[in-house]
Amino acid sequence: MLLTYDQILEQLKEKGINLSYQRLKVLDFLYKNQIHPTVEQIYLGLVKQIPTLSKTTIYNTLKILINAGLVREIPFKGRESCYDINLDPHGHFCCDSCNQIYDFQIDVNLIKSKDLEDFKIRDRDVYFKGVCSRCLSKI
Amino acid sequence: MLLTYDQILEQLKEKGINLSYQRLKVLDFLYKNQIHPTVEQIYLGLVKQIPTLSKTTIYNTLKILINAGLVREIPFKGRESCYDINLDPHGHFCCDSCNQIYDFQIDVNLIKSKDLEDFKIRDRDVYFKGVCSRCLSKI
DNA sequence: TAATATATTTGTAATCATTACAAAGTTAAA
DNA sequence: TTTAACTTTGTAATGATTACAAATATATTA
Repeated sequence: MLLTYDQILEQLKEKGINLSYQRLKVLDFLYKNQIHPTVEQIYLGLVKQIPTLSKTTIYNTLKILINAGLVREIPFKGRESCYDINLDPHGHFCCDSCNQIYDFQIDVNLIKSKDLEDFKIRDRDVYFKGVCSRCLSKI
Repeated sequence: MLLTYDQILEQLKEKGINLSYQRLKVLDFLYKNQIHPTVEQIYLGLVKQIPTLSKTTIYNTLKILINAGLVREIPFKGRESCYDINLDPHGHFCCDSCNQIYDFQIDVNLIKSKDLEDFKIRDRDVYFKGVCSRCLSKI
């Protein structure tokens, strides 16, 4: 379910979301830099091309993309939120040491609990913390 | 692994953590009100007994208890953090409508991913969002 | 017990990511 | 071309949390 760029554009069109130059560039950045960038990183990555760019625009664009269901926010506690255009169900791991966020494959839809039988579940987030293999091997 | 009150006190003693009157009252409140209270709720619940109580003290106490591994922070995005003295592995569900947080039974230790084989996992958090059964039935 | 050191609490101020807002700029429609 | 609708931008506000230092309480030592 990792959409191609064209599929993303198509979905936005379907939902009646206009893509201004700035919005297109933000989308582009997310698509080409699938490293869970922060608003700051997106800003720094684009401000050379768009010198007038404002962070408010990035926040605004991200909100639109999130509401359209095309981007997911990763709000690890104690750090800026990161943004993920990969909508495959998966978990996120944040390394205590290098602070990097890793995707890990897991089908969150398989997580069932009797306690939620009569609940309507909209979002399933799995956040792990610890030390990544790279940092472990450095010790 | 839901500790009794005495077991909690014992663990704190073992770890050399003093329990002042304020800290004891915060611990008490968490133990008696297992509703995932916020700092605000803890404050309002205790300020009548301890008129000089400061929120800083509550934050400070919670940090101590978290570091001692006796309390868990539940940082749902877009709302104050909640605090949970129930250390049984379980997930948390936040209702979009009534904003209440529900525990649900799930053994988070069973969530395995090949991608994390060489990672050291310290914390496993499962956060679901949606609408709870009570709010669904109100519609 | 008194004196001293240590720990804790408290209130205020600072922090910082995010949001609110309104003016300026852009694009589309009539 | 005029008007309306949308988008961007910069600044100011927000609000939970943290930093900090003075005040208070507790423990230790002589």
